[in-house]
Amino acid sequence: MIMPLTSPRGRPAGTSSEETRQRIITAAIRRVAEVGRSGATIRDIAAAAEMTSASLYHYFPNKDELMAATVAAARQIALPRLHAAAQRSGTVTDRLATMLAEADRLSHDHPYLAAFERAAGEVSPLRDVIGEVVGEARRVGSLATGIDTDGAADAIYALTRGLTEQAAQLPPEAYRATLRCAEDLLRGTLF
Amino acid sequence: MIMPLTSPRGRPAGTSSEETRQRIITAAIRRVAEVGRSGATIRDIAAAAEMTSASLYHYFPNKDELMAATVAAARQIALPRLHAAAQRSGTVTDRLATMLAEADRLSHDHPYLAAFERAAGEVSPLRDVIGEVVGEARRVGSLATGIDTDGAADAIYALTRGLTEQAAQLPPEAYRATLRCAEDLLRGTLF
DNA sequence: ACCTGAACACCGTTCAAGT
DNA sequence: ACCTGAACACCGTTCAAGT
Repeated sequence: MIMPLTSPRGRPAGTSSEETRQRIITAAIRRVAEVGRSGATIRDIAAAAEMTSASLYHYFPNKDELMAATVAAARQIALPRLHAAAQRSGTVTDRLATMLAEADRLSHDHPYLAAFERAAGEVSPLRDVIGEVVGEARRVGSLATGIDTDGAADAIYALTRGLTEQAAQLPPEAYRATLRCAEDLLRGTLF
Repeated sequence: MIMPLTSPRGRPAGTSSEETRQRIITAAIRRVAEVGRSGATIRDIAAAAEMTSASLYHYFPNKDELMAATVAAARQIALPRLHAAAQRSGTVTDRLATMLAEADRLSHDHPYLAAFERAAGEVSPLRDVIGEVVGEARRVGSLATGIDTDGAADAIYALTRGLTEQAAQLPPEAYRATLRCAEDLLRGTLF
C-alpha cells in the first residue's frame, strides 16, 4: 500500500480550518463594532465571513462561545503592545502616561477594536498591565504610604476604562484634551 | 342631561395610567439589572409588572422607547442627590470627593440602579454635575493654567464612570479601597 | 381607555442529508 | 471534514376583538 506524500491523516497542510476560524473572528469584531452585540446576528456574522450560519456552528458551539473567543482574540492583539509600553523606562507616572498614549495609538491601528471592546463589555487587558506598574511603584516606594496597591491599580484602571469609553463618544480633539487632562490627573498637577 | 360629578371626561381622578407607567418602569429597572438588557424580554418585563406584553405596548411604542424612558427615570432619581452633594462647601477636590461618596450611598439606597445603568449603558448624570464644579474651579482660578475645562471634566467623569462600572464587579471592601485611592488621585496625593 | 390571544417576521440553534 | 436547507422554540411587534 502506497502512502500519499502529503497529509497522511489529520489536518491538511494549509490549516485552512484555522484560517476559517480566524476569518469568522475578524468578521465578528467588525460586525459587533458596527451594529452592536445583539445586532450582530449569527447569520449576519456568518455572511460577513462568507458562509452560512449552520456552517459557522461547525467552528463555534454557540454565540456566547464565539463572543468569548472573539474577546480573547481582541485581547491578544492589545495586550503585547500595552505590555511593551509599560516596560519603557521613566517614573511610574511617565510609564502610565506612555501606556495611555499607546492605548490611543492601538485604537488608531485597529479601528474596530475599541468599538468592539465597548460593545462587548470586555474587561480591558490594561488592568493587568497597570497592576504590574503600580505593584512596582509600591516596591520602589513611590506609591504614597497608606495607599492600598490593588485599590490604586483599580482606580487608575477605572480612569483608563472611562477614557476608552469616551474615546468613542467624544470628537477627536475633545478626546485628545481629555487624554492630556487625565495625564495631569495622574501626575497630580490638575488642580 | 345630568353630568357626572367626577371625571366628566379625560383621565380618572387616581391617574391610574401614570401609576401603571411607573409600575412598568420600576419592573424594567429591576429586570434589566437582574438579567441584562436582552435578557429582559418585553414579555418578561410585562409579567414583572403584572400585565401582558401586548398591554405594555399601550404605554410604550417599542422596547427602545421603554428603555429610554427607564433611563430617564433612573436619571431623575440620581441627579438631584448628586447635584445637592456637589453644592456643599469646601475646595473643588473636597466637593468632587463628596460627590463620589454620595454616588456610593445612592447605589446603596437604590440597589438596582447601578446595575441597571451599567447594563443599559447609560450616560451618568454625574457628567453634568462634574462639569459645573470644574467650571467653577476654572472661574475661581483653582484649575491649573493651560488645562482645558471640558477636558478636565471629561477626565474626571471618565474616572467616576470607570468607578461605578467596577462597583458592580469588585467585592465591597476592594471597591471601598478603590474609592479612597480615586480620592487621592483627585487630590494629587496618590504618588 | 385599557386589555387580550393570536399572528407576523426574525433570531439562536439543531439536524438530517449532501460532498 | 465541511457545508447546506429546513425546521424548532422564542423574541419584538401588530392587530382585530373584547370590556
